[in-house]
Amino acid sequence: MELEKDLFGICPYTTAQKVLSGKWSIIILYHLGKKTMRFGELQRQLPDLTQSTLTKQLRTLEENGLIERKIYPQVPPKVEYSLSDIGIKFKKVLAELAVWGNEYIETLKDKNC
Amino acid sequence: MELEKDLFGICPYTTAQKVLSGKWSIIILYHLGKKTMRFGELQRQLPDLTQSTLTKQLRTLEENGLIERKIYPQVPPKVEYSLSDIGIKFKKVLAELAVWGNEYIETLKDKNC
DNA sequence: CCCGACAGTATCTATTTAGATACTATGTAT
DNA sequence: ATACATAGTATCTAAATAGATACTGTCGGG
Repeated sequence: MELEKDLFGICPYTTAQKVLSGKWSIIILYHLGKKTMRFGELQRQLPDLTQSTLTKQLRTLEENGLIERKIYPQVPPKVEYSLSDIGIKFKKVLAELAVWGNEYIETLKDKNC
Repeated sequence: MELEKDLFGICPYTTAQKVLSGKWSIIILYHLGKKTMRFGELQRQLPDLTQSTLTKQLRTLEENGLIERKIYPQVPPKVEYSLSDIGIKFKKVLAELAVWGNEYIETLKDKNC
């Protein structure tokens, strides 16, 4: 998950794979692509991961520059997550991924349902 | 990596994430998208993974229906790998991924080079 | 009779990633 | 004084993924 210098000038595919690896990155980006969300709201969209896992995934995405984290100095705390510029650009990939994902699901149905 | 039945009708994003997880899936699909290749040829394109790792990755992609494996009954053995129909459709995603990956690499350069 | 080419397999280990569970801080409302 | 809401952290364990290394089978050529 580390992005070292020797990555520069290197294959866009391997770069993308590194950034997207992990079990939740794509769906988190999808949700944040719809709108900026607070931590709790995002968690309610994703009931299958625990709080600590979600925190870790968000930190990784933030380290990789895909999302931004805005802390409001309040109590109880308020933290908003949103896509960064490069994260917003990723929405084009998400769109193709959605089309393809649905086609893929169709092929599964044909095979064994 | 298992694709169970309860996946049907489910989110295209999580489905896509499952299929793409792993360190090499995207780049393997990219290479096979250019042309059908034998095992050895593919391995020469990807000098950073060992033979056993490549075999495993290919098996997973095959199980998930993304690629096809054609065995020629010869000696020495000849096995050709190619994209399946749904694998060919994935090329649209790859195209967007390449655009985005390059943009991403640019943002990295801006930051710390 | 031995060697090399090709595409593997079989084990074992290491690394990476995810998850479970319990705990924290603080201002406001009761 | 106590409880609640929010967004965490800290540990520890489990599961998934990748990699290293050594071994296999068979035909043809030398």
